[in-house]
Amino acid sequence: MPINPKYIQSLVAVDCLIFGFQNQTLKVLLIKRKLEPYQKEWSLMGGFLLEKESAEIAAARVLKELTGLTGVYMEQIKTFSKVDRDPTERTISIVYSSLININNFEEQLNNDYDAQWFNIKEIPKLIFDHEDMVAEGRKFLKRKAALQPILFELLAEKFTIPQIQQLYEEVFETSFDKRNFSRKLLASKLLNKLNEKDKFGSKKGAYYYQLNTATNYYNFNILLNLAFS
Amino acid sequence: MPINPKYIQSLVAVDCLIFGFQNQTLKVLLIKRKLEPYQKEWSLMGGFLLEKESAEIAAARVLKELTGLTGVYMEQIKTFSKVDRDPTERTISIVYSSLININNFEEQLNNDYDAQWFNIKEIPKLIFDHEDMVAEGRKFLKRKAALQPILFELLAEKFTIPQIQQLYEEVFETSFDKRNFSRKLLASKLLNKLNEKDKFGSKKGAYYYQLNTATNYYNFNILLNLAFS
DNA sequence: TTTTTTAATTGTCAAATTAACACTTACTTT
DNA sequence: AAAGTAAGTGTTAATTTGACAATTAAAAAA
Repeated sequence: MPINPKYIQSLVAVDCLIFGFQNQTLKVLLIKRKLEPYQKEWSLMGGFLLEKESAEIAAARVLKELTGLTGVYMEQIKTFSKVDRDPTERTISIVYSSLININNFEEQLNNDYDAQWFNIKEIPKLIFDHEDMVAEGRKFLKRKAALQPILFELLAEKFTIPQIQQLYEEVFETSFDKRNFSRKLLASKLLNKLNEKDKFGSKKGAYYYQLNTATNYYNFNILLNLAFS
Repeated sequence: MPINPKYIQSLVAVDCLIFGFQNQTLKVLLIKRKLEPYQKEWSLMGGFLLEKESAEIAAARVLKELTGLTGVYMEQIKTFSKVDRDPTERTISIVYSSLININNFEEQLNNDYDAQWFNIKEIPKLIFDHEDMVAEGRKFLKRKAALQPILFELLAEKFTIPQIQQLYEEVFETSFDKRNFSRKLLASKLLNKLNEKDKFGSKKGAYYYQLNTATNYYNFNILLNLAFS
């Protein structure tokens, strides 16, 4: 089929919304542009599709370039296509979200980029429609986390119940009764208790748990009531 | 920013996944291509982005062209970008799903297209990756319908409880106890009972209900357990 | 008119889940 | 040895669920 000239040819970008969790805070990884236009402004890490790339592949490439990470959790969030979203060029952008464990991989951050973790509640002004992207990503996280155990991607392999609770409280922007929270979490049969304690958080120490990958999380449903609040 | 030639310029399409409900069956609207290549094969109704269109606008345009409808429920589902998904041309496609009331608008169908409603369980072979699109749309419908009262978009303004139940059973591919179903549905306070019966379905007749748009469906959560089964 | 037929409507109860609530424990620091 | 701190745990009432079947309204048939 010949290309009808009235149909646009567009650049296709992917932008990566990378979530992390550190110091009891949900964080997003942003980079500072080094080139004009919009030099020194913050944005999500992105890139354009190459000839033989699907968006999934491109997003994985961009993520790897910035963080060195491969094989991490990544999901398509939404595509942004407003005509003037990029004032310099007609571009549509497909946003992917990744959940990574900050602690393991912070060293691998590519220093070619001025990358920095921002608390989700202290996101600076971003270029284009990237703030909308962050907002969509947060909604996605709430919806998904209420019904599937994805937040564990943000934690180290060993984690404590209080840590998970803080993470959930960050994501859902609320607080939970710790007795009810741990009861519900443990009821999922998804966690294995280890015979080892984390002594960083308290004097008493909190037992470590591990995700039980054997269990299928068929009946994982934490906090449904909050998924769409 | 000058366009770096290694970055692709792609055609950007939208495809519309249009759901309807008739004769107790969930249906999808497909069209038969009139042009080569893939002449006479079935596909979703789609179109390319024009110069001054966002994907949302383009999808609304495509929907209107086929069905005559404007202002109907429409939501972005997913973007498809496999390199060879369209063998003739590099194209990415953003899929939107609409829920429409078949009965009201069937006459408005544009006959320039060979459009036909197919039972969701009897979808023919489709071009490109359109079968994947339908599959994604079904998943979306399950997830969303479990937590938000969107399925009413598929029904006429007045509807009966048995009708809604059949619709939910179609969407979730299962059956429900009618006592429990109506109890849960009515508990949402989302329905107003009318003083009028539908006599088509049975001798006794079933009372009509209307959606109570005033109520905010904060606590609508039918069938959670099935949302991800 | 009476009887039959068909689908709509409605209720109960036991079991499971939730939400609300506070004390004890383990360990470190003073 | 005492004080301090966060982890861990249990109970109860209220609500929600899931499983189950009899009654009702109207049309159709006898």
